[in-house]
Amino acid sequence: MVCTETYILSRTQFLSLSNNIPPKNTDLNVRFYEHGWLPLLKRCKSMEEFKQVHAHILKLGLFWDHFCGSNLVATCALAKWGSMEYACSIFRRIEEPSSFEYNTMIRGNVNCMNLEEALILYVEMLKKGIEPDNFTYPFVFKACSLLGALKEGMQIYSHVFKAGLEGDLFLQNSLISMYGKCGAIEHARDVFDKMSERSVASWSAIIGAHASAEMWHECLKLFNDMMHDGRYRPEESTLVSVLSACTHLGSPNLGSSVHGILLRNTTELNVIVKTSLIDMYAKCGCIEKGLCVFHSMAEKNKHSYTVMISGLAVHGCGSEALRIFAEMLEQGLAPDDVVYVGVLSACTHAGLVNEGLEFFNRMQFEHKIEPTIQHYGCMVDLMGRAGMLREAYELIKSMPRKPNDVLWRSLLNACKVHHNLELGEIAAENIFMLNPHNPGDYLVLANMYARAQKWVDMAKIRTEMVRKGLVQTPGFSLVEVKRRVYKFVSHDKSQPHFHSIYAMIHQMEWQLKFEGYIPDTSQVLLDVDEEEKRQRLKYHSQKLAIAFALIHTSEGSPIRIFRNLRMCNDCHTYTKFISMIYEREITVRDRNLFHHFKDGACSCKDYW
DNA sequence: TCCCAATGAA
Repeated sequence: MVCTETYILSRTQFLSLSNNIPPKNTDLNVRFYEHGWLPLLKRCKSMEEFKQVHAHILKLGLFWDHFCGSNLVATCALAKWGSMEYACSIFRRIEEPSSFEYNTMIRGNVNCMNLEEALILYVEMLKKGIEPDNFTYPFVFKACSLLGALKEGMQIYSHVFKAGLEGDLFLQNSLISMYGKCGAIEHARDVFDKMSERSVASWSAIIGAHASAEMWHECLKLFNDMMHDGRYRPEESTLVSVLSACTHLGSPNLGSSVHGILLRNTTELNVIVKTSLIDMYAKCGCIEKGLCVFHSMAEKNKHSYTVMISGLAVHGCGSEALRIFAEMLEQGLAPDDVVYVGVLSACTHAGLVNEGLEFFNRMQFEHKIEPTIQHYGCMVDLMGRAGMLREAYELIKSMPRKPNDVLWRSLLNACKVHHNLELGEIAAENIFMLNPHNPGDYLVLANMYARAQKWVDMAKIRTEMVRKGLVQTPGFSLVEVKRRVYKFVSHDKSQPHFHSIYAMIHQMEWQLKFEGYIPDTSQVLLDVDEEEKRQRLKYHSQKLAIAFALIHTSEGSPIRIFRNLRMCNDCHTYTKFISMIYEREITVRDRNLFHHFKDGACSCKDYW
């Protein structure tokens, strides 16, 4: 019971409430509402305050008012400070609970991730003969979607028809989300297509469904359809899915326009939206814009720090990433395994070897995080980069879990860079045992043999590739010029103005030679003479893309290139020279990191 | 007279 000396709500407030009794009206409903209990309940800011109000209500005998009980349950179950246990104890004292109380309890349980409990309550409802209504199903479907319980969800959908609620807009929207989350995209699509009436939420749900299915182009298409319809104003949740599509498609221009739509449609962007923006900018190569959004955030959480740190990591900004990690710790946010992947890879890409080794220890012993296979991968990269190949090999062997092919591939790559054929062979053998279908691995090994002039071994590997029917994935480079994306493959002559591009290449080469560039033919695996090898190198897709961009963009503007494969040594050196000669910043996104070429140097410090 | 749907990281 309430103790009059310690209550939190003002004394006069309580006195005035107590003075209002007995009520003028004997009707209980009027009594509960007339005396201002509802606003008082809504004003509760903590469990303490709530318990006091609850105590007063009990003392005054108001609890038996039907609406009083349901409002108590609703407040306690749904407030941030609430308690499901306490709400349940109140709920169980209501003699004849209606669908309203059940809905509230189901919703509360879904919010605290007691998903089975939510479904049990739904079943209990059915057993007691209380009819679920249009409010019940959205919560129940949400529980199913969080459980990934597609079958159960579909079964429950059949109840909807019995209740004649299949036309309800909210219900259909939740159904789309459930299908989306459970990976039943065609079902989601089917519901969406058959809707007689839609809201923004319907669009958000269907766009989100395609985002979780990683159908990025479809996401953008749907968003476009929605905007063209003209009746809907996009919401933050809609745009988060669209941003995700921009991120995965690597389109900073699209992403920026979504940013613009956000700013035009909402006053203050929430944490989730801002986090998605940072991630989008970082992954699209615009790390400065990502930092800008990050610094503009009043409220940051674990996710925000994680995307910022791993964003900086792939851009080779290691020390900046570590500074932000320190800030995260200062804020009292506990680091988890994901943020440590970012921290360790930041150390790797910036060549901060000692720091990386130290963080690997701190993670385990100070923050008690078991290293996952990703962490080991970062460490192998880190040691490999520093030339500590033996140590990396020992680390892999000492792992408590079975190493995967990705890990061995890191070692193989390190061996390639440091020309250690002996360990390279071991790494390759392990890769071939775990995954014999990746042509790139065979090529790296063949390359290493070629470099060591072991032609017989090289030929063996090539034969092996042919025998397995493995063909090298064709490499391509994408470059965006005047809002259009152009794709180049090696020796490409499909562009309408390819003559001017080839002429540009000749001009560039003349200047490159003047500056001291020597073509590195060591990675050309053809049995041809040196001159032929040089000819092969000359028209690699990245070089064509750079030439094209140099012709068609204004002087001094940055060039952004995306490629599907790692670049060869020669393209790397070549691009460094070009960035100096033409005074351009060139950003190339590789399979796993960004290379920022500027003034003749690359942010990866020549390790990739 | 109270309760609906959606969103972020390796």
